[in-house]
Amino acid sequence: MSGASDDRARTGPAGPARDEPFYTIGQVATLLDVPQAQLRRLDELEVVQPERSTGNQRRYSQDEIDTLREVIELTDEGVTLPGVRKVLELRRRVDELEQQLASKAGEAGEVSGDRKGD
DNA sequence: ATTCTTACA
DNA sequence: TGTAAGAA
Repeated sequence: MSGASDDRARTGPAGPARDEPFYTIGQVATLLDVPQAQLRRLDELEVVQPERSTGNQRRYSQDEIDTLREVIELTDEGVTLPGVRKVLELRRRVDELEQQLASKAGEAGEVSGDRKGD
């Protein structure tokens, strides 16, 4: 029941460690050292779309910050936004396939009725 | 005060 | 890409 995910973003270092702390666009911009306009543009270009909350304000999760770092690095190296979009898409694809492989791995050799000492 | 959208240079 | 006006 502690749904503090739409009111305030984490402010200081001595804050309660929630599951997913959210940050305002200003904090992200300062943290990553990029203009807020660029973050808004990334949102418009479907590269990284943060959640919206009270007043239609963007709320970036730690996960988005992580993605943002990668995106900024790629764009900084000359990758176009559409290109970055593709990279992120592939990244998600890889993540999904890895999960599937993990499921299969756990499925093989570990049945409910583990009968090894037959 | 901070952020949001739209528009312009 | 960076900045401005006007609203929330």
